[in-house]
Amino acid sequence: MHSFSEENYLKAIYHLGADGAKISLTAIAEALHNNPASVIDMVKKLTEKKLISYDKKKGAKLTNSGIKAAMEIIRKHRLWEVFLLEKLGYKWDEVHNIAEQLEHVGDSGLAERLEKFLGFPDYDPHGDPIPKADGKIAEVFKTMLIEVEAGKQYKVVAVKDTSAEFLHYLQKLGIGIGTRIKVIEKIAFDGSLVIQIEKNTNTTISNKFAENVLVS
Amino acid sequence: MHSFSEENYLKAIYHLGADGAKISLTAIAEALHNNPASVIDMVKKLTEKKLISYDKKKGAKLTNSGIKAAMEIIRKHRLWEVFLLEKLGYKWDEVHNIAEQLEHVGDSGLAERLEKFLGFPDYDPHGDPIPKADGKIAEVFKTMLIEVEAGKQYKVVAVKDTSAEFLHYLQKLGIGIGTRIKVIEKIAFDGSLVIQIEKNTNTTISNKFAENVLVS
DNA sequence: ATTATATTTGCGGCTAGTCTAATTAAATAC
DNA sequence: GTATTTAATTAGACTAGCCGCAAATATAAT
Repeated sequence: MHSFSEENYLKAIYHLGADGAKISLTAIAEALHNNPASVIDMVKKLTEKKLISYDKKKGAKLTNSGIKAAMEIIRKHRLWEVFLLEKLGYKWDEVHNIAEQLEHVGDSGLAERLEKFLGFPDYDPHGDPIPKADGKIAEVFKTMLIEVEAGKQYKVVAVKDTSAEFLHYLQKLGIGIGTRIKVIEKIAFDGSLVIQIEKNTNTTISNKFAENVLVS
Repeated sequence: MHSFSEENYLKAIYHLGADGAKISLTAIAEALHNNPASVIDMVKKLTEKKLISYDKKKGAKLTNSGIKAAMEIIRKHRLWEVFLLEKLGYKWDEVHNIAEQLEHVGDSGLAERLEKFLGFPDYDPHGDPIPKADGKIAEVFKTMLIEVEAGKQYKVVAVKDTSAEFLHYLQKLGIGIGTRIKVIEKIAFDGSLVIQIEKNTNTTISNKFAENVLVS
């Protein structure tokens, strides 16, 4: 078993690597709200444990066993999120922080049982796919709302940011997983978008906001 | 919020104090499989936080806020045990270790929701009462099997030891919460008991075993 | 009362994980 | 190609939580 801290590093590295970019020490430090000097120690440790490889030029990269470990944590995290939302009645923006703690509890056996109890859900409440017991994770076709073409209607499939502030704002606007959104107009000046949510009146959103809403 | 370690100390002190005996540093050390020298540090810390009081002669004692904190942990522990057994299908002897980790997750809000989801259970799978949100805990009238008089029939209401070995053995003998037991004979020589479990043939159990089965 | 045993406590030291400050190396700008 | 900025790294220090040893203090036994 890996320590609480090790698991958080693995998870962070996994997420940072999602877009194929180089994973620098500073990127990891930022993701974990840590100091780069702290990160380097843990990177050394994880390298010794053969969970990641690290090269100053190429950055950090999960090894196969690192990926496997990260998947198990993410699997538990997302399953617990489903549990908290569906069974305990938590709101969308509340589940993340609690799942962050629950994800480190128990072993893969717990995930198996929880998954079965929840009826083998495929997605968590933020629209992210739940890795299966074998580590396989569904590829989701998704685009940032900022990048889609105007006029066509899309469906919200996930959100990028999972902060309470963002999720709260989404809720206020009436946007959730499955909500239909049409981009009416792109404002060239500052990149903001005028969008139509379901069949309601138009709303203007910032480009930062539009970068964190994923549609397909 | 208190640390993982602090919470374990509070829980241990609570349990040690159940029979009114003096709670010495060595007793705490033993309960937590720690060194007495480590215990004294934490005892100082908990005293500063006004969660316990400590006096060399009188031993350690939870303050009111210490009791409150301990209750919340025990409440979460026992609720999670019910969840693991009833919802995830874990066996009697498996729930304790996982609940030991889950008990430190989240806040009292989580306990409230979990309790509601589980239908406000009064007892955990080991027969121990689950503290309510206000910290009240049902007094259970229970006696060690070793102390009851022969000939009368009793019902198992709880177990003292929660080790996997003990629980496993219980299961093997067909003893669980609610099982009816009659003491047939007390062997003066070594304190073992001949008992009848439900309506089955007689079995002999050691006095150590009989000290850990609680009946009423 | 004196010895024997057990408990408490102080002290130094250890590991994991973090920090700040300073240094070195690499990337970018000019 | 040198200067400037940014990133990586080293060194030293800190906290939480634990340990072992040894001295001091209680408690129990004779």
